Amino acid sequence: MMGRSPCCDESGLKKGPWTPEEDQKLVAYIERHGHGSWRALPKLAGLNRCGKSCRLRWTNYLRPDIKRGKFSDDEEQTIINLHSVLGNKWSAIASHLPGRTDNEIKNFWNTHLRKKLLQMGIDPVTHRPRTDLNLLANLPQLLAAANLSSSLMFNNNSITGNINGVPNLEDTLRLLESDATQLAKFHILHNILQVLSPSSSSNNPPATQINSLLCNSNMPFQSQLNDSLTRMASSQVDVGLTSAVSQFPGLNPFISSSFETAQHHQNTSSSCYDHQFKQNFKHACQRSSSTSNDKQMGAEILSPDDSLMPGLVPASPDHCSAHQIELMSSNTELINQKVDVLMSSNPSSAITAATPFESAAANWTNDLIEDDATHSYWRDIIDQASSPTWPISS
DNA sequence: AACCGCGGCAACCGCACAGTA
DNA sequence: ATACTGTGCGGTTGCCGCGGT
Repeated sequence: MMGRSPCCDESGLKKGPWTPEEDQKLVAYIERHGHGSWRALPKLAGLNRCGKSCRLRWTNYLRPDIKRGKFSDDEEQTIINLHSVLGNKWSAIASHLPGRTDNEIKNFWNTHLRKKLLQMGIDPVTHRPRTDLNLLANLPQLLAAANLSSSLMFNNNSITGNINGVPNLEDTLRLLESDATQLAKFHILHNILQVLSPSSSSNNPPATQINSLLCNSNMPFQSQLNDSLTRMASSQVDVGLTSAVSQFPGLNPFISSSFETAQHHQNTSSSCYDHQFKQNFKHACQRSSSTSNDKQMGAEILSPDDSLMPGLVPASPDHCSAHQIELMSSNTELINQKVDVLMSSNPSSAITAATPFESAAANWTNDLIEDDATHSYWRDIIDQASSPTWPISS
């Protein structure tokens, strides 16, 4: 494209803050004639401004449908949800918040929400739990910060429910997200234990401890995950699950066990969709445990014996190696594709279609604090892990 | 009272892209 | 095909008010 001079380069045009008189002129003109050509507008309206400045002033401040004032909790949660899906697409986010401008949302994010997420131990760029040591240092604050919101995901009313009793794509994604919340908890727990571990030997006792914890029937989210898998097995839509499984190859033993339970609950179903679903699931489990790529990932990101856990996520992409970034991207690519399909077929569904792991990063602290049993469970884990005798003591 | 640092926010800058002559 | 315009967008800047010293 040919270069072109900035619209405000012309000498004599005013820049900077708008006066009430200028605002009045602009509003009066647009109310009478519409804005028409922004370039021609300033002259016609008697303003010594460039057209671009007039357009910005109108769209960001003077437009009559602008909603001013503090962002509500709902708006705040919606912004976080959408940002986890859309990133810094402020105009796209603004399109879901009537009366709010992209500029306003951008400022709100940069000055408030970003800091809030950081305080919660969530990376505002990746929406994943941070793994730096500050997370552990601030654990009490982290638990308190979980009161920030009751539910960061799927509180939007765009979830449309089932059709003829069959879960739709959005509901299925919601289930997937719920499970990913649990996975995120494992992830954080694993990270905590890794850091607290007195040794980093190849035997990696904390990981072994997690293995036994995951097999403990008293573990709070074991039953929840079983429930979710049961519901998913009854779904006629195989969406995202194979992606989820391939995203966390080390979870095979755990998920397979859950799936057996789910299968048991569903043994009366004979739908061909169920059959296909289960075939896909098992195939995904087999594939994810056998591909060389996953083994490579295990070698590079996971420590030798902790293949049960997904790879750790650095606090920010800035701190990743290029290869790690590539792996992280490829791990979420499949689910992102599902989200893209949803968004293109129904833009409003984007609100509910965050990638499971990303949204889980925001969700896990809430779940952590909401359920007393789970809360005390985690406190026990943390206390135990903080013990000087950990991991030897039971 | 004066100074300083900081946060919030409006406004600006420059690039990208679609449309049009 | 090319040159140009109009508009949208994300990143950045700089002003202003406020609180602390």
